[in-house]
Amino acid sequence: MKKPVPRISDTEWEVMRAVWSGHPATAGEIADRLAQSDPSWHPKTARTLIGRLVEKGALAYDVEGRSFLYRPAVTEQECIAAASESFLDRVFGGALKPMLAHFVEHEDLSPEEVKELEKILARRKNRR
Amino acid sequence: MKKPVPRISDTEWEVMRAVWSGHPATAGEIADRLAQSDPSWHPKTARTLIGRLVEKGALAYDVEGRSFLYRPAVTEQECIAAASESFLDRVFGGALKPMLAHFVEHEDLSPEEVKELEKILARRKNRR
DNA sequence: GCCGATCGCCTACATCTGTAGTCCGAGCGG
DNA sequence: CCGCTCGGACTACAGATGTAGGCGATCGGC
Repeated sequence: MKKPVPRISDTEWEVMRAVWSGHPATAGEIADRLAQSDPSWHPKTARTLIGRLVEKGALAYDVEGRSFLYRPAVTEQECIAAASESFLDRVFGGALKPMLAHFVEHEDLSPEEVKELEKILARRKNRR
Repeated sequence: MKKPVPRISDTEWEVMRAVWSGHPATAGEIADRLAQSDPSWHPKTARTLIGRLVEKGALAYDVEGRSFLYRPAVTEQECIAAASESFLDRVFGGALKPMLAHFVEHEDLSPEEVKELEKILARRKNRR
């Protein structure tokens, strides 16, 4: 019974993150959050996206009185896992290590972050 | 004069990887490589994609006699960097460490790979 | 109680994507 | 020589995406 996480497009991700960041939320609240992080968000656009996400089964809502309270229908973890999978396949042909190596080599990591990652790696070694 | 790497879609990535894996190459060769890794690739589809990639400026070609020899017009590194950036922003809101942590936690890494990553991290520490 | 601000629902529409098919000119096998 | 084949150019077409606008019911004020 694995619900296949629906495919979430770029802009839809922004909406999802707005919802995950605090729910339930009305469409207006969601639109406000989006506009806050990027003023070019038009409320109408937000609503359309919300509608599509509901259709796709990524969002659900409860009717409270006469307003709609939206909430995620899939967890952020599930979506992250799915998107990561697809990114990994697409860009690195599924090869995990080169991907991690790329990020470690080319992006900015503070020394503390490096240390934390080492810890995570160490934990992982023990686990197995 | 940074050429902005054109946006490469999912299937287009497969084509690009086929080209990066050995060029210059004729459309036929590219199609063959694709079909080899996934038999459901139709040659016509490959050609269409190649055409689009040329339009987008991701591929270029030289006319040799009467056949076309295609080659990448953008490097794999550039594309990887662009795609990674966008993935990172989209899914993790730009936060690198959580992203790396996610992959290390949830995906399969052989002990050897873990070791290599530790080495990369260590190198990185020294570098700075 | 009427008026404008909201809100959800439906509609619009240009692009981009995925997946091929058609057409035509140029060699290739007979 | 001649039809068959292969490659490139153009065409097709449905579904996803980004970005909104219009319509009708409602609710909060005045």
